Amino acid sequence: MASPNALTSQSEDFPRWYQDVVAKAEMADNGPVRGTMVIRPYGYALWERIQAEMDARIKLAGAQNAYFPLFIPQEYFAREAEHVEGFSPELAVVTYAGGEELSEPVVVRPTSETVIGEFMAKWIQSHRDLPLLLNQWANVVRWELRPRLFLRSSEFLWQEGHTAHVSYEDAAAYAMRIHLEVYNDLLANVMAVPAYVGIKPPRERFAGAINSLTCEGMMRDGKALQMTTSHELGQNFARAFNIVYQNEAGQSELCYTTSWGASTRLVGGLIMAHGDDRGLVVPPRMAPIQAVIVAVRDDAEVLETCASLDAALRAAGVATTIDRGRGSFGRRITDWEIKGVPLRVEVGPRDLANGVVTVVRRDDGSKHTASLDQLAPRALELLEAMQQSLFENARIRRDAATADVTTVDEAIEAAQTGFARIAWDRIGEDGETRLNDLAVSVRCIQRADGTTPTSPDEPDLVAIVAKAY
RNA sequence: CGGGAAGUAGCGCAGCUUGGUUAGCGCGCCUGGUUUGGGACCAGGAGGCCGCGGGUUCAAAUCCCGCCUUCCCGACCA
Repeated sequence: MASPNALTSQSEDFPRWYQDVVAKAEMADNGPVRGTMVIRPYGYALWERIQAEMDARIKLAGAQNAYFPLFIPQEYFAREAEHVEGFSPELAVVTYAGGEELSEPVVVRPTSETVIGEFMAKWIQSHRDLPLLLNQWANVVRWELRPRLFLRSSEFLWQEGHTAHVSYEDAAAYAMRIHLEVYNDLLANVMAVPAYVGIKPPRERFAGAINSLTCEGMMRDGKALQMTTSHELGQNFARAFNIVYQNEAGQSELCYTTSWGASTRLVGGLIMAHGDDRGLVVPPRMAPIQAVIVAVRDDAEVLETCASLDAALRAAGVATTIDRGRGSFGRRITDWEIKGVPLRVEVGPRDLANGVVTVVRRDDGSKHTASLDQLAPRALELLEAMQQSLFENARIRRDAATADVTTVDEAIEAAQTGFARIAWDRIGEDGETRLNDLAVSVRCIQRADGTTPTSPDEPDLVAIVAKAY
């Protein structure tokens, strides 16, 4: 009775499994130019859910959306030394346009600190103009040598926030607020990803930042994925772009700026954080389709019941779709499982004879019976239970795959299958180099209680060490 | 960008070593019928610049050169 596998199993070949899921769940295709990505409707719907949840949180944090140009004068990048050094290897530069060689080449934005800095300088005059809290939804280009759908593409979609503040403390507090209230909240409560939160070790910082905050998720193969980053830029960009304000005493002062971003990589993280051998598993709060109503047979009475159940679920706020009974039952539900739809409501003659339907949870395969008039409340319960359970199980997996160790060698050993937690001061520059030589890195540094420190120099910090995507 | 592997129908592959009819197979797709509670079956059918460009040859999917793309492993990154 066992059906042939639709997908390569995770244990057999995890990268292959990932590609199979992306293709068979109809999420994305490779574009014609190396490293580019075509996002298909189902993949884009997942991104739109992330956007909607993220945008609401960003606005709650007080930032406003704006839009800056795709093309940036190359000269802007030269103004901040570390920034230009960090980004030049992956820049796409337009040198020829309008039928002729350009006198000054323009860069296709890999990130927008520079243009936005230029305009912040123009818009900010007084301390009364601060803080200036901006965000933009945009595409960016970073020429990638080793692309992978969603995880690393030469063009990707993201949001990038850019803010300016009167003081270091204000800027640092805002970066922390975004890190926790926007990013980690979205990861935990919507995407059901229990991230390790913390700061990047100095060598992993964003080019031009004085401190980078990160949320690191654990994928089901035990590797880490940096899911979001928030940067304290100090006065580096304010100095390069002359972002100054007059304080209450009438003196000119440099602003402190921040930037923070999250990209379509999150869709890849979602796939790898929850997916199983049957395909994607989408947390209910993330799901473009939360319940699929499957007509076991293509027959009038069944279809009529499907339509009324669909109406009832929609009225209760559940996103639904109906699978009319064409094609074999097994094939149809396999396809819905690959797409990770949280609930499957099976409607067949046997159910109708008893006045019930069968509801199946995607995450654990458990089957439940609901009477026809109680489906909506039952579905809401099951969706909520699944949401909680996905987070809880991911947390258990993460904790089980995180080893407490005391030496760099043990950390390297643990990183072969999962994460290692080790005192930050036990690593040192040489230790970090040894890790890096073996494709292992310090993913983040946190306090002993798991909270995010303000600097890598705080005492008694611990490092989370792993291999990463 | 360095090392390895591979590009033949939408997907997965055979054919290439030893050049020679009309380039095959499975899945998927289309039509009709029977089906439908875990990837259904029968019959009929459509679909190919054999990755691209050049070369060798009477003749190239097959041999040679260049390029592009994909996958794996490294260095870089959201």
